[in-house]
Amino acid sequence: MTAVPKTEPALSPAEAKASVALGDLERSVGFVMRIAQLTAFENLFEELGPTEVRISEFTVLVAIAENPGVRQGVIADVLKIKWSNMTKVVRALETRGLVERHVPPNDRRSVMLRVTDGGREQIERSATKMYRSDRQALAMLSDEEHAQYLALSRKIAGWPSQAPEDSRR
Amino acid sequence: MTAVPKTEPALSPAEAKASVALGDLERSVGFVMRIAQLTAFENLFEELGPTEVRISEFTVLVAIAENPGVRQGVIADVLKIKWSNMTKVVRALETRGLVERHVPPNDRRSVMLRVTDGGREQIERSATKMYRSDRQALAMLSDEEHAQYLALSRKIAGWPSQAPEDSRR
DNA sequence: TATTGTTATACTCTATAACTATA
DNA sequence: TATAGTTATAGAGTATAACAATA
Repeated sequence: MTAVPKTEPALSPAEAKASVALGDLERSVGFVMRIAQLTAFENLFEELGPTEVRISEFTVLVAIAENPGVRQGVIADVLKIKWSNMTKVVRALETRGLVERHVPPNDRRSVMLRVTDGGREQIERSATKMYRSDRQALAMLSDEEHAQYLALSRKIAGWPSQAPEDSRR
Repeated sequence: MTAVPKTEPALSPAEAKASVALGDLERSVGFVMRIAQLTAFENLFEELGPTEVRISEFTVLVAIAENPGVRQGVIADVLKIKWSNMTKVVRALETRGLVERHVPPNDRRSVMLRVTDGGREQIERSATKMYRSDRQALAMLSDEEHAQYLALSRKIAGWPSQAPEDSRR
């Protein structure tokens, strides 16, 4: 740890913050969602050090691992990443030896993806932190509320109401 | 257009997307939240044209309007915006004549903010689109689910469980 | 002609550190 | 010394268009 330069006060007076009204914004789901996200996951970024994969890279890695040989564009669509940006993410993962690209002979436009053994190991290393952070972020919710929130989020995302079986043990 | 028969009945794009499994990611609230947000509000950005204020600017504008004379740093903290970035947002709003900055004589380090008449008019113009988008984005939820989702999001954000009274009479 | 992916580029958002001036 | 705000800068993330290769 190095010395931490001071740019902001540790805590501004709680009373000042609490007395701030936000009017109709407080009933805007879009806005409250954003604040909830920032509040819940503001620690995750720094928790996974510079050696780890980034959150966006982790999701791509898991998606490939769960669908060996999947086309690059399909993963991009599911994760709502533009193809032009997906190229860079995949190349970054390939450079680090975490995924392999393969052009199938029957459609040589496309790129099929697989995770390497190193990629699988990286998923193992990161998954613990990722999902622990997820649980911590929602510690203020009961198990029922947690499940409710997940179900409603899935509904908004346009996904089937029921998530697949839990593989974590 | 008439449908052109495919020579190779591979997976249709929709089928390909639906068949993609995401494993433990599907139960990660952090991840599902993100997809939900992208799905629900992907149209909002383009819906408010280039002439309007951006979403981030709108929230700052409303927060100032609801708390006339509030210090700049307090607004930044509540909205989870870094002070260094808040400076730019406020200056952009000031340049367009939407807010006024005032340095109080009793503490000449600080900056007090107020919205101008033009700022209030801008809020009126944007609010309709903002909140309509909010309702449309959650059209797949019942009123009860909507309220539930808002309440749970507030809880995660660390806000009082009950939103203040509606200011519109 | 349509699809798949790449390149180049620009712009927003965010994060960090050093700085001024006031208290 | 601490607080309020500013400046400068770098990075991630995202958006668009033009492009090549293949179907």
